[in-house]
Amino acid sequence: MDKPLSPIPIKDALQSAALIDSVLVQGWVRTRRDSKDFSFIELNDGSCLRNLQIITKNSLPNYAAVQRLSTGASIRAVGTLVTSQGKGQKWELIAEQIEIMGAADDSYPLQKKGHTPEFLREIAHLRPRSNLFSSVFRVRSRLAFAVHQFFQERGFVYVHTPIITGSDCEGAGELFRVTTLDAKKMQRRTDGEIDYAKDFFARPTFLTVSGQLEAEAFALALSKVYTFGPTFRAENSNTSRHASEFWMIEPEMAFCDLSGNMDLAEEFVKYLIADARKHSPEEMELFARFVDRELFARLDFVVERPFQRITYGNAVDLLKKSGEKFEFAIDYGSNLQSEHERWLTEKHFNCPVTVFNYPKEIKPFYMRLNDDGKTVTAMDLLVPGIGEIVGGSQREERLEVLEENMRRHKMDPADYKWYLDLRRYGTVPHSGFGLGFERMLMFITGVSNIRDVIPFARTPGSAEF
RNA sequence: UCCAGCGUAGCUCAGUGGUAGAGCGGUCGGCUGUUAACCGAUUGGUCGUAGGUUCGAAUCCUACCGCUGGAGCCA
Repeated sequence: MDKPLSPIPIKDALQSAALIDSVLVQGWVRTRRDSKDFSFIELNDGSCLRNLQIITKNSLPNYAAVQRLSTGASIRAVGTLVTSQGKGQKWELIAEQIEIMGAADDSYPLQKKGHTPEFLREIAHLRPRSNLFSSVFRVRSRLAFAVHQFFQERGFVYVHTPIITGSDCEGAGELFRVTTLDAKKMQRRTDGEIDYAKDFFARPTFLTVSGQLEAEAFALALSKVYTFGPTFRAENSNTSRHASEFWMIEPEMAFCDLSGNMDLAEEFVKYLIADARKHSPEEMELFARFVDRELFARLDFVVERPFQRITYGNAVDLLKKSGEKFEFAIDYGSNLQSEHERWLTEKHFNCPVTVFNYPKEIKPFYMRLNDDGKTVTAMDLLVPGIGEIVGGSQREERLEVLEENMRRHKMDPADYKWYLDLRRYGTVPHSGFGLGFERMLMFITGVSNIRDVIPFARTPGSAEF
């Protein structure tokens, strides 16, 4: 008896070095064309962008059933991998046996013609079977790997910061509440407030909006750490760049100032772009052809050149002198508007720009106060087409200054004892930033809506699937 | 959440007050080592939903829902 064949990925079949006598592949039919005495099946198993062409001769016992195969059906095929007689592919499979596993009738929504991303988003369970989305999600996987590789190569320790958090202090932003209390019969205290002492954690809890504070604790022990995990924001943001659930990467480094922080962010962004170019060439080619024709020019430009660095104050001066007519006036002391950021990165410098040293009034309490007493060591990395992709800072390591910052932000230092302990015992200068994983993926693939780089996106009013 | 635009066949769209259309897809037939195949025929509709105006509404008005672009919040 012959041993049962083990299946090989279509990717391996297409990269075969030589003819293979007997091989098993399995996947989903992308399209089928009839010829006189046989039928061509294009089979895809998601292992790569390309399909394997299968020749099914009319001598096969189930040829009539094969001829009824349509886009979306799943099959297993056994045959000989041979050099293709046709143009367009090196290898093809001459089938000896086709096992039809699951048919797909003519209501299957994916056609071999191109579909808009908006339509495919409505069938999020089927869109990974399209060229665009299978490519996006292969690159997403590879990019996640590259994130770990980048930090592991540099001696960073991966820290799993909590997803359920008790602190709602991590900066502005609405949080998702985590509770096991029954909304219908919620116990209230005599003052009418909800009694969270009766809740699961005996206190109010939320889904995390950032792992930074916890990462700081670990950086002040393991020196260089990073987090990489899901993050939740309950903001009612309806834009192509915001999701309610997204993944964020947050490195945190002890003994590191803002300059070192900016260096790392720049190196990191360049590393990820270079990794995608190197390890996902077919997918990147698809994005450059069908998503964004300027993609390669922009990515290569970013990798090759140093990023611009400019203080907030100088950026404001530049904007004022630009002669550009902005909808919103540029004013020292207020946040840069999207149009201002876009002018800096897309028009003036035409490359990624790191803006740093912002007025303390518009930044969170944990950022380190500069010697001028007016600005803090914040930095935002802006990229063309996306806007802010990294936000970070050197953290305030001086206990008294940090406590003063908290009071200025109307926070009670007593509520943050553990965080202040980090300054009380062996404090050191330290820095870190947050990089939006999906925004990076958008920049690298050219895909312009964040919902299209997340397998099943959660946005306000939308949590189907 | 705010501003603007859009919502018509499975998909992409045309139709702007008077009988619901095209291309693609699907189906059937033909041809063919084809590859977004080709040729012919055919199929296909609660015009987003609910009200209203009108003799008559896909078309005009109102509300709601959804999508797109922009803004705010940010990653």
